[in-house]
Amino acid sequence: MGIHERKKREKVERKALILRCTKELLLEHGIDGVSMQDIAKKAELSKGTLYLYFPSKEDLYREICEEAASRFITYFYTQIRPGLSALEMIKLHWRCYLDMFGASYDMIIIFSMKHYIAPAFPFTPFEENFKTEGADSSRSPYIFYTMIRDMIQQGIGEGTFDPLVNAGVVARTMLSLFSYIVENVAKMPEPKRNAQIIIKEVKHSFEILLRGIAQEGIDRSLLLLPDI
Amino acid sequence: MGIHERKKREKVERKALILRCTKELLLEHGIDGVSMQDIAKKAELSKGTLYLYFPSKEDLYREICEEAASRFITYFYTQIRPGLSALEMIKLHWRCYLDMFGASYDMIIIFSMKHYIAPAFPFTPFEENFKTEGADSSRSPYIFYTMIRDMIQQGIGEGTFDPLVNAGVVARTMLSLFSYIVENVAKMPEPKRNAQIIIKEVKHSFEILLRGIAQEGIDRSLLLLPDI
Amino acid sequence: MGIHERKKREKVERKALILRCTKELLLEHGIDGVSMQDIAKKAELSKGTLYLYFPSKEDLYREICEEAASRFITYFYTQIRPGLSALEMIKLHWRCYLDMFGASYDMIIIFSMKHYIAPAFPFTPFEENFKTEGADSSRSPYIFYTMIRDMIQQGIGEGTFDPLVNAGVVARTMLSLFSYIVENVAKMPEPKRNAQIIIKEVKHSFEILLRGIAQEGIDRSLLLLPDI
Amino acid sequence: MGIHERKKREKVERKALILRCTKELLLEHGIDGVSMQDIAKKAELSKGTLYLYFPSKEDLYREICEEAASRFITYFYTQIRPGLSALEMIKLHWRCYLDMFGASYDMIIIFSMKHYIAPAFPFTPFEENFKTEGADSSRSPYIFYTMIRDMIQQGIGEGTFDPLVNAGVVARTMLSLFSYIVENVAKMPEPKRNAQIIIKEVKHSFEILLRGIAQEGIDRSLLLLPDI
DNA sequence: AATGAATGAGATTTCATTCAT
DNA sequence: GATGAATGAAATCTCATTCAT
Repeated sequence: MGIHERKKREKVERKALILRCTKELLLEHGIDGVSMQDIAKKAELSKGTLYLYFPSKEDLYREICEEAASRFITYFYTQIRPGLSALEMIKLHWRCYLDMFGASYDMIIIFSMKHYIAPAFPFTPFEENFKTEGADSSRSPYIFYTMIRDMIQQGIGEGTFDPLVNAGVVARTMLSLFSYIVENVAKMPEPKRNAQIIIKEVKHSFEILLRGIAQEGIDRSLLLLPDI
Repeated sequence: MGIHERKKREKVERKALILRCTKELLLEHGIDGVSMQDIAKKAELSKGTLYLYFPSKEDLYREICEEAASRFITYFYTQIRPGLSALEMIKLHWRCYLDMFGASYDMIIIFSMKHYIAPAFPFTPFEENFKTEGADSSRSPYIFYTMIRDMIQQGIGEGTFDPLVNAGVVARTMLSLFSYIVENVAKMPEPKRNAQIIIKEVKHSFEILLRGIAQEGIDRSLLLLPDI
Repeated sequence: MGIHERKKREKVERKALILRCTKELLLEHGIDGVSMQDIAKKAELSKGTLYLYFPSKEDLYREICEEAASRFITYFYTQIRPGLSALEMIKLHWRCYLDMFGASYDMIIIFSMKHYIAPAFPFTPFEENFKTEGADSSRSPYIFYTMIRDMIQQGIGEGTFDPLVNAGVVARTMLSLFSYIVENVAKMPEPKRNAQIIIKEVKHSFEILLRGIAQEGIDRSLLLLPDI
Repeated sequence: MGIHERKKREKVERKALILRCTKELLLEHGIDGVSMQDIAKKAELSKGTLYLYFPSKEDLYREICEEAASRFITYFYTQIRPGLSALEMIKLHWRCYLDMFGASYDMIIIFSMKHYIAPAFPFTPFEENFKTEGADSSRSPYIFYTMIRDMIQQGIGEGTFDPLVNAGVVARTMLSLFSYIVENVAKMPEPKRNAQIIIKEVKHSFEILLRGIAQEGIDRSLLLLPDI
């Protein structure tokens, strides 16, 4: 029935509207500067309506994270071609970051709110914890984490990375570093945020990490990340 | 005058009590989960009394940071001996972290509240910003930053570190990484925190960074940090 | 749409309820003796609800003043007939005071809170000040003032009042006197207030003022104000 | 005994110190802007000590009024010479105001705080009330009031003032007017207070009052008050 | 006599959440 | 399904007054 379809579609659209408005407000005012009232106003809805779509503020925030993260992951997977080396995949990963970081501030959102949602991450160094903690292994943070960890592991296998490094530690280090930087960015007053500088800084940091885990004797010029 | 002395001492003790209780609550509930009421209750004082010792909540928090940070800095400076190489100083620095991290959770506090106090740090990549931003160059975060940056710079001069790396970026990377980890630790529910694991993880991360900035050809075993 | 109408009406009524309760409390306890809690309690609402209707206590108070003052001004303007002499207008003005003073204690409210809102009045003896001070010339105190001043000025033109008197000073004197009296009344414990006596006293004072500014030779019996 | 004398003298001096400091603070910050803490600090005493000299803040304030008022009254009585006409006495009274208003801001204090202490004054139009109300007839407000009332009454007897006016009403009118003006002055931020303008305004108002109560046919130039 | 640390009630304001319509 | 009025708990901070020393 058409009417049923339309209702369903409207519901999805309205949910997307709320998410979109919330993200904009979060970017503008930071995580502690946004109230349900603000969101309702921006979305031109009533506060009550928000609760029809999200059981609580926390859930609304969580969903923003999930949605943004899964969009990134999807994007990354569409870019992957079989037969890529670990190094190539890492560079591709970085390129995807750049694309999405340029296209939207979603990355900032994801990471700046992670604390809110999964405060203990990444310091549950044993993968098993994720599950026992009630953290769903299909949840984005875990996917991010395993994605990176597996690339590092692959690189070790290919002889690019030092077999003495622990892929889990490296993945957590990269995520920590990245998280921290975007969090700080998210907290900067908007006019000060300068994507160029931020990206350059992160790139520099990541290159240091790559050199730090590279097998001795690898040509260092191979470890440079692509520019924007 | 015994009586005067005692009063003075009691005042100092009471201030210390408030600081101690606040730190414990911060560690337990995180920076947004502690109210003046909570602090008063824990210290078995009235809310009004807190305001006798600290003009505002912000000042109370600031004092906790300053005090803990300056304690670390002082400690570090007492350990320095003239003629140490950059690498030796970095290892010493790490050893001091370990000492204080083992002795108390102050390090966690310092960094978990840094945001509260210097939110834009470390993403003001040019040192000049610190001053123009109204950030006092004598304030602890700046001292931490310059301390590390100068050690890296010295290491470049000594041929230990790659002259192509930017000492400022490295210092910011190390602080970011460390900040992030302790922030996350601070947010963990207390029973889960496991100092052993945390330290091992940070150590591993830092060693990766050190390898990443080392001059090619340096003996990698020299870049290992001391264990606890 | 009945339902929409009713909601709207209820909202207006609730706002009126809050204003009414606040006025009663102000009359009972004076401007410094009323808290938002008191108002909420009297209106049988929660504190939070008050803030749905008024953004701050100050705004609530301001609205009370504006509303009462503009009611008086409107009333006065409906009573004016073209061609009235200055003396007739002054008597009409007085009659309007009596009407409203008998009908409610609003007049008391207006003046007893004037300080809160325009503290420097009437001691900015030059009209220009009103504007430079940020005082909106459309705000009630200014309208009150100019209304009286212009009547006096008209009376000078008509030969009723002494051309040597400064209409501005006279207007300020009358307002000062009236203000002071109602302020004092507002501060009296309620059972003591005796409208009859107050009005008689003010009337007497105003008649003295009128005689004081009358042109010499005017028949003094013309300067008597109407009784209640 | 000398020691007893000294103690007594010190006590009086300390009390005077507290009163002096309080007055200065009141003039600077207004009646709602001064706390016991402020007073203690300014007097370089402890808060507890204030309570040794005054049972409550209210009493401290009351005493300031009494003291200032009685100083004025004393001064006025020293200036009176026998045989003065009512008009001469009124002019002398005004001159005394000018003297004290120039010499100190005590007048402001007296009147700006009167409300605090004797809120019903002057609207207890029957003299008897003063006594029945528990208001001590020797208390300054009453003396001020009777002083003026008696001068007016004398003037009526001398044929200067209109026998139809009620001396009590006139006295209350004058006090009301004066009170109101100084109250407003007291509330002005200090830099704006301009004694010259204030005095000119009050003088103008009082002259209107004098003309308003003068017997018809009196030479109006006799009713002008002396300039500063 | 003097201190000043401590109190505790009370002020204004915010905001996530609920629920009758 | 949508509304938005209402709630009530909680936050920070102030200040007159008390009382052990």
